[in-house]
This record gives sequence, structure tokens and C-alpha cells, in this order.
Amino acid sequence: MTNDRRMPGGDGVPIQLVLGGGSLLNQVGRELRTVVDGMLAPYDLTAQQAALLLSAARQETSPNRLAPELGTDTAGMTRLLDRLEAKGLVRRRRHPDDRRSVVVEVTGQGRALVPRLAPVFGRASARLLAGLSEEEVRLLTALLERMLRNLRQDA
Amino acid sequence: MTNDRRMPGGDGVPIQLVLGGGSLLNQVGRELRTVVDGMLAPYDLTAQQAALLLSAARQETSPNRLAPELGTDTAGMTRLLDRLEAKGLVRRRRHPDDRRSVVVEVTGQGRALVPRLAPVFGRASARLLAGLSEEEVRLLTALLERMLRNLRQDA
DNA sequence: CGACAATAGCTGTCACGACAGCAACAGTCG
DNA sequence: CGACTGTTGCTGTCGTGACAGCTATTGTCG
Repeated sequence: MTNDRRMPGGDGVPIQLVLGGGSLLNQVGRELRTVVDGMLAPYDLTAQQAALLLSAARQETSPNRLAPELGTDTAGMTRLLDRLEAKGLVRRRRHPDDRRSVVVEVTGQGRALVPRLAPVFGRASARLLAGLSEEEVRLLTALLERMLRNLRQDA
Repeated sequence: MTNDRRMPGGDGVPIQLVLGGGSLLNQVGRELRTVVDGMLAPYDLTAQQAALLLSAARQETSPNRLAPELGTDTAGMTRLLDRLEAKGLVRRRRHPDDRRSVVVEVTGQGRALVPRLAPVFGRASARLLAGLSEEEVRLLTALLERMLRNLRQDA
């Protein structure tokens, strides 16, 4: 690496990393989700829905706290919860102390699913990362986190 | 790397890489697209739309060839083209030799935009990859491609 | 030629994301 | 107490993605 701060994006650069929805980054992310969705199809759940169940079953929480965790906003949470509630896997209750808040409660039916959902993410992860060394996974994670900071930081 | 096939996904592993839409991978991809969308907002275009214009302006092509390039299917292409056609940036014509096919033609208005769109992806790329060495970018790309193969290959 | 499989696009449906605007409620402070 | 401000969740709108099913054509082959 040369002395000056290289700007890999500046010149004859892997634009494919960025171009439209075909971006390699997007591609991998999307196809990963599709694969997980496929593995969850038997349970009639999407990756989002399963992730929410796992998270909410572990600890009572609110849409507000779940949203960033699931990578969406409160609007998306509203609808996600709508769908899960319609399936009877989740219930919404008013928070007793702060009536603006909602308590997300996983029903018995929802809880029954949890033990089967958790391994799915493990298997998906295994498939995604097959053949990668732990070192590579660490590196990848670090790079992704740096890029995320880059995107969020500067205007 | 040890001798046995390590399965980094098998054990105490970065499930966050996979979990729901909050997956780090998805997160970076989505936020990247959001950033690009923001940079393209002055032109009233999304990342997809701009990417299509760039690609179609370079070479006459068909929805069928554009779809995988933009990371979607022909159904998505139909609607994407609908929107661009509505904005007058693109025109659809029947292919003279194969009447099943459509020729995507960028209008003069669309062509006028192209020179301003290209740099946007460069700048987005620069921002995403700020502080990463070329070596790291290469590595990242290689890892992403390996993961993509992993996802596509095995059932 | 006539049946048939394959291909290209289109349409309908469902689930996200991002964004903007809104209503209810909470906390603060004059 | 009463106005102000911030927070929380909901709704409406737009643009993707993924999938399934349909139609118009083509190309192939008996």
C-alpha cells in the first residue's frame, strides 16, 4: 500500500461492487436471503419473520427496538408484526407504563417454532461460508463493518 | 487452513452474517443502494434505473439480457422498463427478426443523462471503499464471489 | 405441414425497504 | 396546569425482488 490514502473507488475501479441492484454486494445479500427464505418455506415463514421470532422469543421487546435489529424501520416493523400476528405467532400488547409502546409477545404457537428455526440460520451460514477459513470470515466481517461505517458516516 | 474441511458456519459462528434482513451482508448492500438512490435523487432516478440506462446506452440490448445484469428477473425488468418508458428515457421496440424479443432503446433524453450518471457510481464506490487498500478490495470481491458460488451451487 | 418443447415478455401476488405524514402519548418547563 | 417537544407506532405511496402462470413466437422434428 502506498503512502497516500488510496481511493480505490476513484479510478479504474470495481464499479460492479456498486452498480445498481446488480452490485455484487447486493447480489450476495439478496441471494442469501432467497436461500434462507427457501429453507424456511416449509414453516411458511420468511427470513425476516423467523429472525423476529428468534429475537422476540429470547426477550420481550418492542417494535422500536426490533426495527434496527432486523434492518428496517418502524414502518416495516408494523407490517411485519401485522403478518406474524395474522399467523397467530405473535401478539401485540400495550405497554402498561408507556402507552405509546407496544410489547411484542411470542405466542405458544410461535414459541413452538423457535427450536426449528434457529438451526436454519446456522445451516444457511454454513452454506454461505463453505470453504472459507475462520480467518477469512473474520476479515470479511471486518471489511463489511468498515464499509457500513463509511456509508453511514460521511454525508 | 487446517486439513479437514472447516465449516465456519457450523458452530459458534457469526450468525449475524446470515440472520434475517439484519444480516451484515444485506445491511451493507441495502444501505449502499440507499446512498446511491440519494445521490441520484436530483435526477429523479433510482440506482436500478440509472444502471439500466448506463448499460442500455452502451449497447442495444433486450430485457432478457439486462435482467441478470441488473440482478433481477424478466418480470422485474418489465416494470423497470415501464417506469423508464413513462419518464421518456427509454423506448421499447419489437425486434425485427424475433418478434418475441424487445429492443431497449435509450431516447435522446435518456442519453443526455448518462454522462452525469456514470460518475455517481464512481463516487459511491469511492465512499463505500474509502480507506480500503486495493488488496482488500480484491480480497473482498473474491470472497463475495466465492459466497455467491456457494449459494448458487449446492442445493 | 402439424404437434411440441423452448424462449421472451407480461401480469398478478406477496413481502420487503425507504420515506413522509399523522395521531397518541410522555416528559419538560414556564 | 398548559404549551412545547420528542417518541412510538401506524398508514399511504413508490420501487424493487421472487414466483407462478399466461400468451405470442420460434425452432425442431416426425
